[in-house]
Amino acid sequence: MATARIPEATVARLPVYLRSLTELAADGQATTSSDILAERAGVNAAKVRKDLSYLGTHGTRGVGYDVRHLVFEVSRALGVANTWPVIVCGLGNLGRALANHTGFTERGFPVVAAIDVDAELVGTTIDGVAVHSPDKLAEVVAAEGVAIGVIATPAAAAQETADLLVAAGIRSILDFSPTVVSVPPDVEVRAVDLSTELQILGFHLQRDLPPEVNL
Amino acid sequence: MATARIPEATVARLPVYLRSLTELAADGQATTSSDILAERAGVNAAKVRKDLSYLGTHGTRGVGYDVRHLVFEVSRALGVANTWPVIVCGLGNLGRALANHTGFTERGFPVVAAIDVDAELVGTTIDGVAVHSPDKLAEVVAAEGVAIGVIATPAAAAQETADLLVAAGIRSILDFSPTVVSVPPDVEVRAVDLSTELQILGFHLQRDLPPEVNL
DNA sequence: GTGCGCTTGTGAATTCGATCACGAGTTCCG
DNA sequence: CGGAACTCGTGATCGAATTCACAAGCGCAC
Ligand SMILES: NC(=O)c1ccc[n+]([C@@H]2O[C@H](COP(=O)([O-])OP(=O)(O)OC[C@H]3O[C@@H](n4cnc5c(N)ncnc54)[C@H](O)[C@@H]3O)[C@@H](O)[C@H]2O)c1
Ligand SMILES: NC(=O)c1ccc[n+]([C@@H]2O[C@H](COP(=O)([O-])OP(=O)(O)OC[C@H]3O[C@@H](n4cnc5c(N)ncnc54)[C@H](O)[C@@H]3O)[C@@H](O)[C@H]2O)c1
Repeated sequence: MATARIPEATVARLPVYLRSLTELAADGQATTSSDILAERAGVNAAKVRKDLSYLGTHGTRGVGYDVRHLVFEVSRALGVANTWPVIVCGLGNLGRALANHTGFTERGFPVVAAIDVDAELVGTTIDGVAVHSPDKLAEVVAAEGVAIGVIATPAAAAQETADLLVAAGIRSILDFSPTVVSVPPDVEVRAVDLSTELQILGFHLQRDLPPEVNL
Repeated sequence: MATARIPEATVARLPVYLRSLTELAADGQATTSSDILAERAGVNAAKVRKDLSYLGTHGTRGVGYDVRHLVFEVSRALGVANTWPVIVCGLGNLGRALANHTGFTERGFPVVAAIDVDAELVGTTIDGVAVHSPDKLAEVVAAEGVAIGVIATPAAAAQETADLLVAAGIRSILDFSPTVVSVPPDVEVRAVDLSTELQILGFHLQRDLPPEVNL
């Protein structure tokens, strides 16, 4: 019964498949094929089949996959039945956008609390999210059963915020600050670095149009 | 003089190295080592050396790298001397946060314009960014020399926005919507999908704590 | 100038992921 | 029932990225 190890690269694609499948189900499609899924997910069909094969999923040869069943399988693999409460750290421009976003709650990641150093904010409720002082973090995490911490503080405060989250028992962190935070090995950090993304795009732009002479 | 092809994985790390190097320079460090850079960038030292070797960079054996020189080399490889104007499409919660963010301009990615369908917004200026109607996109892109388009519209409008951007001549897109947009092969899309990031964290949380029995 | 400790640069080995290619199962039709 | 059309599952192959491991270069001390 033990699901074999699912490769990281596959895990990263499962949410995309799940979205496509949900859309197909909403469209009333009862079955689908690796070709159709590949098209929707922007990958190639062989990859879809291999990915799904890691789930121990069984499509039907000559027919395709049953959409409802596949939704179930992928959901189970991702554990989307679970709800993982989120705390947002730093309610600036970005933090507010995140706190306000309804899409996360729909997917099982409700923002249940926030922290900020700004004395004006502490004690208030923004978009339905109560703002606490950072020194209350551990308390809030325990009370709300927070599983994931989001860092949306300025870069200078990112490491200390990560330390607080770790101390509070959080083992999953989504970091938006343009820094590399260090945490114990049993804590997973995913960094979403928008400047880096832009710089990668910039690199390719420069590469594709190289008729300039450099200094 | 032709710089050899730099692997994608390396390109993605260069911005992180550049940040670390800039910090080191600010700290007054004249030289550094692959060990120190590795520590700061959160990777291992062999990877740092291999990455830098693709730049044709020459550190000094027994000594390390000259920080100023390395800043120069990495900057040149990334083309950070260039400025790539950005347009933000969709000025909702996320779009406003992006438009307001100063960090991008500092790194050579000024937000020079925005588009939105909301008639209330069109014609106004938000955080110094003029908001235009989507049908003015091509015009604005040409006038401002926009190089990169950011999609921060609702998912339902993402594809049509991408089409508009492509039609306007944009070849680099950063997409925040939870969708896969399709574009011609010569256009690069980088998707930043926050829900997917959370779902990946959720997957690992579930995997690390598996004492439950499933349906 | 000789030796020692330090650090780079890089071939080689390894791991991981993507892709290919095809055997096998399914449906349908005549 | 036979064959054609379709689609999955997967071993095999290919390629990219990571990691290893060490020779070679550098600087300092004596
Ligand atoms: N706004 C964007 O579009 C954007 C884009 C890319 C990256 N980022 C990064 O995201 C982070 C947040 O950006 P922002 O624009 O929201 O910044 P911001 O300055 O608007 O907000 C930062 C918030 O964090 C709070 N804060 C400061 N120190 C704190 C601490 N120790 N603990 C808790 N809260 C603290 C501040 O009071 C403020 O409310 C930054 O690291 C920024 O570089 C933002
Ligand atoms: N807010 C977040 O924290 C967050 C997090 C993750 C993902 N996202 C995604 O980012 C996107 C934007 O999120 P948001 O919270 O800012 O949404 P939002 O609803 O606040 O804003 C969307 C904006 O886009 C505009 N718009 C709609 N159709 C348009 C079109 N065709 N052309 C141009 N503009 C158009 C709307 O007028 C509105 O101003 C969504 O796809 C959302 O799923 C947002």
